[in-house]
Amino acid sequence: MILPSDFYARPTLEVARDLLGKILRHRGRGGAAAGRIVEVEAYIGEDDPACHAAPGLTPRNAPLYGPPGVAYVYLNYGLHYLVNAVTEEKGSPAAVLIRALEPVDGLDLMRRRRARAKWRRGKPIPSDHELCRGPGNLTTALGITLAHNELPLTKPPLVIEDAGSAVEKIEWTPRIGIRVGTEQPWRCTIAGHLSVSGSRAR
DNA sequence: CGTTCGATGCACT
DNA sequence: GTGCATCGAACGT
Repeated sequence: MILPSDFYARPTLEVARDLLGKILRHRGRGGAAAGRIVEVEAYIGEDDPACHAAPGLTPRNAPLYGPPGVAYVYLNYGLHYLVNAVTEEKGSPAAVLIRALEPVDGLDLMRRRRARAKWRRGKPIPSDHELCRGPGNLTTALGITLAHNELPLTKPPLVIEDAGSAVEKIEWTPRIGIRVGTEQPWRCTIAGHLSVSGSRAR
């Protein structure tokens, strides 16, 4: 079942927690690929210094101010696309960054896309649990680009589904990869999952 | 183990 | 011109 837009029209920390265990699915050229969400981060409002809404409304961050249940995709470091789900009501800028997935469908397609990525051409193909480990890696594996910015997550080609998957143990920690706003424990993970990013044994 | 750093595009000041 | 919500290799302990 595809999550309705109501799901996203709630406090961002609740949406973040409830997104764990859900399925992010993309049907595009070359086929379908999907993964189970195991790591997310919340970015909440203009008062959150790490949120893209911190400078106020700009053309780039406009999707954050729009209706909930929409994808906010942007290019980071000139290399990686990052995908967020917009939350809360229209006019209240907040979103959940999807940071890692456990691959579920389309593993071959994911391997091909990861191998094709220009910054790692000629490198070994990642193992299964590394295919969607990290926010830049998962968009590469699913084929998500700037073209998906502002698309509703409630209808194909890009959707989030409830597969009835139970989540083992949820853990809240500070957000990573940012230089401000690290005091908030707004990173939510399935504790110990192999596909969660950050330092850990491979 | 840990830290550093290059590749790369674009929004923003 | 500066600074990123990154990745992964290359180095130092």
